[in-house]
Amino acid sequence: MASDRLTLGVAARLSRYLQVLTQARKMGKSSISSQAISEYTGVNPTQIRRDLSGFGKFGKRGVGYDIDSLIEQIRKILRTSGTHNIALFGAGNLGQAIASSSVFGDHGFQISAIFDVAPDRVGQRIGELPIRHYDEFAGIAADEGIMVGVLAVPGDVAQRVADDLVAGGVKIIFNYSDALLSVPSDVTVHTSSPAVELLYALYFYLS
Amino acid sequence: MASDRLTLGVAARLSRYLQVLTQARKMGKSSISSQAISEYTGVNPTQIRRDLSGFGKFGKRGVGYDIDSLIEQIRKILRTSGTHNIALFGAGNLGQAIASSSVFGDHGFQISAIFDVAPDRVGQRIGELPIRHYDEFAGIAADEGIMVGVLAVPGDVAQRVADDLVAGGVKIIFNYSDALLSVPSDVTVHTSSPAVELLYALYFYLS
DNA sequence: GTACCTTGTCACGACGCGTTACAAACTCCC
DNA sequence: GGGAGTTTGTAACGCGTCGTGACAAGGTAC
Repeated sequence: MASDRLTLGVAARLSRYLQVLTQARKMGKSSISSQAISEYTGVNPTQIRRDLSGFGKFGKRGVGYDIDSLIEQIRKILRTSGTHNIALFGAGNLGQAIASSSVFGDHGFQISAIFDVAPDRVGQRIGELPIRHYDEFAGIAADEGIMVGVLAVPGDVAQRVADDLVAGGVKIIFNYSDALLSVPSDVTVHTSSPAVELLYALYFYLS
Repeated sequence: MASDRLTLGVAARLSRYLQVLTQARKMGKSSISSQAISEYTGVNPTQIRRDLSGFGKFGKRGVGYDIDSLIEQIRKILRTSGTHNIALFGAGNLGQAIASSSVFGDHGFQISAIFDVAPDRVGQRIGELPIRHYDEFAGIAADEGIMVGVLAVPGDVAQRVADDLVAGGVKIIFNYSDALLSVPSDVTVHTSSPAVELLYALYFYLS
């Protein structure tokens, strides 16, 4: 068994394939070729086949890959099959957009709780889920075993919330705020920054 | 003059540094060391210095880099100094969150127009900017020279909007929807997919 | 002035990735 | 049934990028 850690590059690409596959599935396709994946990801088709064939023979020659089963296989390889509970902090415009979209749900992340502090938001519902008061988090954290927290709060309180998440046992923080977060080394922070991705794209367009 | 194209890796890292620098500046810092940048980006400090020293001597030994001037330098290297106009499509929760935040503004992207189709949104304002009817875009596109379009629309209309953007001369599409977009090869699509980034982070946490 | 920090820079080595090439399996159409 | 066209699986080669270790030079702080 290859229980070795995947290379950074391989894991990144597999995740990328997963994104395209999930989108393709949503659009009703059932099969896809390495060539097609390449067009949407920019990754070399040979590289794609090499990445996949390292773990088994998932494709059919002359046809391509079955999307459903490939998604399942990749999630197995990434050891992220099944459902993961995540908690959402902040129920403003961004929080509501996240909670009512399916971006996380499509990939096995279930939002299990939403927190905010504004009195006019607490108690309301987004879909099925009630918005709870932030103070309740400390008491719940230990029980629910929430490993992932999504921060959709203003930048000036982000660090304080992050500290609370760390205290509550959260290991991965997805940061939508514009604050730099300091956390212990066993906690991972991923900061969303669309503008930087745009700069990157713009550079290559201008070249 | 090194008017050569930057390597993918270098451009990616420079963008990443820019993100951290911008955040650090917001938090009142004025100087930062390669060691500190490394902690926030995961990039090797030597690599960071090598990346930067390839374009000039921006730092002060014993001190670090001046944040303001380094931001300016990197933006020069990426040839993305100055302000770029972008158009936002969709003024739902997500669109409003984007328009009222400073994520794009901090990096020189100015939202110059917001479009939607819902009668109860068109005519309202987000900050200073009025929400215009989507039908107006076709007439404006040519004049304003909008190169970047941000899609915050439902997935089922994303492709149609993308087609209109392409027809209007947009070269870079930032896609927040969950649709796979087909565009001509001279147009770049960047799709946001936080869930996939989360899967990636989760994999390395579980290892 | 001395101890300490940080940049700038070089050399070496590992390895990841693009490229090319080709056999094998599968589909489609005649 | 057979042949043309597709697509996967896989091997070999070579370039390029990145991590590592090392160290001098410039700057700060006490």
